[in-house]
Amino acid sequence: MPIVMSDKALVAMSGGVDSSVAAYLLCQQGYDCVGVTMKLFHNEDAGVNRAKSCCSLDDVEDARSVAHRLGIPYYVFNFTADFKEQVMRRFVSAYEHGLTPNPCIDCNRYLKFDRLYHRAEVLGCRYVATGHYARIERQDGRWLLKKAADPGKDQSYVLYSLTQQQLAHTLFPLGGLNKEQTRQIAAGQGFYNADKPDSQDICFVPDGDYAAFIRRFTGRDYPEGDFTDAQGRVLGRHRGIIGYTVGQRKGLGLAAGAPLYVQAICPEENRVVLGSDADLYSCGLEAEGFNWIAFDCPPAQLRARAKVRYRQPEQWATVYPQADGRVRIAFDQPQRAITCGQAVVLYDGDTVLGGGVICRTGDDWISDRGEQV
RNA sequence: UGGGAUGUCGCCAAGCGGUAAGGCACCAGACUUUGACUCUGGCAUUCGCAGGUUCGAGUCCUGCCAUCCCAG
Repeated sequence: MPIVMSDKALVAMSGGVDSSVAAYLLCQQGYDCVGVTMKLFHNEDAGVNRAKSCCSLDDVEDARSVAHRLGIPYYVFNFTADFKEQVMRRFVSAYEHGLTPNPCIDCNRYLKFDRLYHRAEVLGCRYVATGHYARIERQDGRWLLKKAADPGKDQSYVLYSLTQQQLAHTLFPLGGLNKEQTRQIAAGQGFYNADKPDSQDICFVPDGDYAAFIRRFTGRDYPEGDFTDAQGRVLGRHRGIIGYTVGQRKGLGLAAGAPLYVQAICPEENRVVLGSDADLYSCGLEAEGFNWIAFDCPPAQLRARAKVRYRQPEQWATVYPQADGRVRIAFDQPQRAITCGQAVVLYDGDTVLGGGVICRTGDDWISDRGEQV
């Protein structure tokens, strides 16, 4: 697509290498860039100071420094209220309901590609750009979301919620690069965040203790309860339902002959069901809030490859879109620990077909034709 | 109180005179822009206690203690 000099892009700059290089590349390509850092939370709220988190004060300074170097305007937007409502609260609520959320996806959906979009419009920017590793292509009048060139860094999974409208106004300058190239560009430009370690963990829970975060956030007490097996026999005591997720092994504190894993979480009974690794596998799932990117109206049935968590090789499955907008998926091979609250994203080769949130798992309810039995 | 059995890491558990396996749990690190999973490393100078036999004892002997089972 030809680049018009007047094209103005709002670049979300976290202070890390990726978004810094993204900003640099867009400047090189002739975009009229505006650098922006979203202030998403107060470090005190996260209970830990900066270190590895994004959006800390230090990170703001890093971003500001890069923007200054590029000679582009730079602003900090205070999105703490929205982040608290749209990301933190959803995160907490999910755990309270026995689900396992992916806050990065919510942050993309509600903050970067919604809240930030509106700000971009106000500032007269045609595009919002981020340092995500993914690609956007136009094909037959449709915007397609595709995997990054670097399969090891591909982030298309966390972007499945993007609509045609959003894709039309989004730029991912790093989509064709691998991480090494990004760092080299950063080093070549003298960005001193060139060697900054990749971010990891949940940004607002930098110490990894998300259960402690939830307790702090809500001020609630999450009472102890029973660990049971699938038959309901009591195996021990759990320390509050929010501390567990399906498939989890560590932290149960129970010594059986073989390792035990969380099988299911029953919030209404304040019970956590445990089982063996083999008990974790199933073929079916149902997803809600599905967003189709590759087509307006999906076919009645399709074959695709699907991911059930961020870092998972895609798995072949048959997909059955439902009349109510939900989508049922039957995998060819049993998948380990399909978890409610996590996202399932469908691929056709490098193209993201769409994705949604898993709301039901197990394979005893789904027939060969995707019908409920 | 008789009869029997057992006491080895937080839990389970090898060991049958030659210088403490393993599993689970736990801890640390790696991996990872979600939670998990996974991987790597660590984890009993000591075998209920006290004596004794022996070149050498968790392993044999004696006593004590504790627990469990069966009797009545």
